[in-house]
Amino acid sequence: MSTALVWFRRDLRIADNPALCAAVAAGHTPIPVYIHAPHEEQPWEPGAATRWWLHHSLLALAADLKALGSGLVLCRGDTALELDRLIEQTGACAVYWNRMYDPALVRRDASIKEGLRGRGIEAHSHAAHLIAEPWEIKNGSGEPYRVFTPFWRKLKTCLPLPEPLPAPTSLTPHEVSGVELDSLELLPRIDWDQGFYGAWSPGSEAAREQLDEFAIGALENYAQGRDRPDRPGTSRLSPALHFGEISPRQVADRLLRKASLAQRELAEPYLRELGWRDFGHHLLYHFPHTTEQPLQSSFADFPWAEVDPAQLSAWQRGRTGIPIVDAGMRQLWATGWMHNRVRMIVASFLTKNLRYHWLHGARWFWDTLVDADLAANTQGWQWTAGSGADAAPYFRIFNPITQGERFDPLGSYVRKYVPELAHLPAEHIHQPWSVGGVRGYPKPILDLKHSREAALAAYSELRKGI
DNA sequence: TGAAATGTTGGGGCG
DNA sequence: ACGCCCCAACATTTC
Repeated sequence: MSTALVWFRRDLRIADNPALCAAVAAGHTPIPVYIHAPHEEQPWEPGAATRWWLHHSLLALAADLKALGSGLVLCRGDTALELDRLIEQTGACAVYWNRMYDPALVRRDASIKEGLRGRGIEAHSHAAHLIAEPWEIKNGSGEPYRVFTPFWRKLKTCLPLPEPLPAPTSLTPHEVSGVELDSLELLPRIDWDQGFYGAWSPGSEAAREQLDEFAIGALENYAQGRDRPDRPGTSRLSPALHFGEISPRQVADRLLRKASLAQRELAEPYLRELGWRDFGHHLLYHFPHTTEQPLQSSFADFPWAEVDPAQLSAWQRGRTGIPIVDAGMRQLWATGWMHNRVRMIVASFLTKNLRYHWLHGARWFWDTLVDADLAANTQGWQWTAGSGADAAPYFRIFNPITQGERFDPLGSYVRKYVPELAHLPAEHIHQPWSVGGVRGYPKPILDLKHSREAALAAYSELRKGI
């Protein structure tokens, strides 16, 4: 019987895994492999929070594979060298994997594919991560989209997707061994991750349970509920989707199969968010320079403010003196995740009120989010800064007080993450200075009205230059 | 997937 | 009963 490597990357699941299924269907003995090679993702090497997630996700995948009779082989080093070593060791005649779209990985994978085929090894890459491959969606003139709404209209024509592939019922055992998970050094050396264990359960099984819970509970009121950080109104599936513990196809299938027309309509706002996820990948694939450079070249000379390390640190650690901003940044620090509405608020604060380059925010999120994803992070920050696709216009500057009062009206989100303010009543909690301030909680690090006006002035200068 | 400034309207208090 | 003013509530415009 022939042997094939199934190279796991960001598809850490056994159900609906096209590469795994294809290897099995071709009659190979599949050898599941994960190769840790963070240096190949430079300059966006996985951050500390995603490494934490990855550790636990690999643990879960290894257990799932074990239950099917096979073991996950862990390696570290140069991917191409490790694959070659494994091919020699096992006599594998083929390598199967599911695609990724980060610019550095697209280049690496293309080179690996070429190398394998050059030596007579079959190399099969599969679509598994998105609703549609980035190159499949084109506008009328054959160009990639830069505006979400028409992109989404086009993407929706792919729905409903084909049924997800079932997990193999069993796998042929193999004798290959790899390194220990601990030797990948994914977990932090100092234990800042205590808050993560209560907040998350990495792995496919937990992701499916979470999807179920979301579909039964919050989905119905998602259109409004998703904007409320004080309530469990979102799916919280972003890290599982990032690592492919669950696929968009499995999500869409759960929400749409056997759904009535009314249920389909309720699912639409959530599927639209999956559409934004695809849109981010579409942009990243077609405009790979946007990980550092603005998509809109008019932003090349934008007068970002010089960074004051104390101010940046106040933002990072949730000590800006603006309650909703601090609550969000502390939620991020404590749990590796932040509610999407609050991400927009803190990002607007950094790029517009502080007028810092969006990359300062992108890098912080990159290191602290368990769902840090190059496509989504790049797209999200450029959108906020105004330099991205379909971006927030330069004059759209969030007022964090108004946003706090509107979306955390009782103040319970702020109370949870900013305990210094917990005693304040709802009518004052978003403006603690209105009751003379609170001991131990900072005064606002900037004047919202004045910084807003300064941002408007800077952005309107840019507009003149266009 | 804004906020603030400005404009308009209509109910009610009051002389 | 009437006109005047105030101002909340809503709509429109501007950044």
